[in-house]
Amino acid sequence: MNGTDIVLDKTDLSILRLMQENARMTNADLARELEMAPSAVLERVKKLEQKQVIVKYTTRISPVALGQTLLAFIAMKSSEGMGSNNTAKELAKIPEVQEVHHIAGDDCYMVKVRTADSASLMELMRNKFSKIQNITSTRTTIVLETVKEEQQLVIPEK
Amino acid sequence: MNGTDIVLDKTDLSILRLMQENARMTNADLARELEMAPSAVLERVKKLEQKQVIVKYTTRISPVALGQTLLAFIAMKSSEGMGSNNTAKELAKIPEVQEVHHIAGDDCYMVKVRTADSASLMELMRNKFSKIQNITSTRTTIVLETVKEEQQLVIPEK
DNA sequence: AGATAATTTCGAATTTTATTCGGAGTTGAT
DNA sequence: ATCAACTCCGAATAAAATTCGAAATTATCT
Repeated sequence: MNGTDIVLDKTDLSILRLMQENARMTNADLARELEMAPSAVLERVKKLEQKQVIVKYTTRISPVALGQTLLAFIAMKSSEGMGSNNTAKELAKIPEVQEVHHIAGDDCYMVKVRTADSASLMELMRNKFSKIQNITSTRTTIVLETVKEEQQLVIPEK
Repeated sequence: MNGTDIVLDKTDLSILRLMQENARMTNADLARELEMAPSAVLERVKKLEQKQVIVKYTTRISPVALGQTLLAFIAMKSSEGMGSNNTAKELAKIPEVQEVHHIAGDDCYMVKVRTADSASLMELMRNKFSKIQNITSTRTTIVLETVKEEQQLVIPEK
């Protein structure tokens, strides 16, 4: 048992389940749902934030409404030694890069990028990726249609 | 110009930028930030919700805190004809499946899955994926380390 | 088990925010 | 310039957030 262990009881999980579904749910509504006093619920929420169980409250915005219609996955090989992830950190700094994963197997990184169109993707690759050391190859896969895209966790009952 | 076109002005974009960063920001704080009356801001937010520019308010929860430490990408081939995406829809129904994209190239789908561990992934594949018609092959890539994972959009100034 | 400590919950009081709506002000099209 | 549509404001009211002392519950130690 290490000291950073986090214990979540049934009530915490219910809070997380409700908040994951609607981050703007009022504390009062939460309390009603859980049949608890608002003050008690508030305290739990604050603790979940402090413990970093709750990472962030975010608004999902329609990419289409903002004209960001191109999504791509880029499998990348890097020549940097294992153990270092500077390449990944550099990639992570680029706002259009939504995800950077170090993956098992041949390709070192799986990168997810969202831009306005293929032209802006090209521009991004030319202006940003090209500046990053150690990238030896990239294989870009364009998304034609997204059927599901969320990161809702499966929260156990208990 | 089709009727479903959405016009977003500078103020809307500011609202989206602030709300994307913190979905629980109060309307009062939003109004202060934008130097507008709360009532005016509220009206804009409601409209952004109605127009589906704002898709959802969600809470990002630490997967580690919930013991969901395995992330994998699965490239899948399907024998279903183009134009149909029933396979994708079936995949989308599975809660552990966070993303389903129809991609260009050889593999038909790119699927992102999050589970507790490799055992639960195996279980998922045996119990759920195997029931879905038309999946002819899968190639699973395990994520060793996630350096960045978000879906914050790049919101233009104007 | 019993005592003690730590944590959690409650409830009431206060501050802050959300929401409503009539009317003024703007913008844009004709 | 006129009209319509939209946006904003401000004040009033309803609702929610926050605080905090005390009670209740739970965990720990002997």
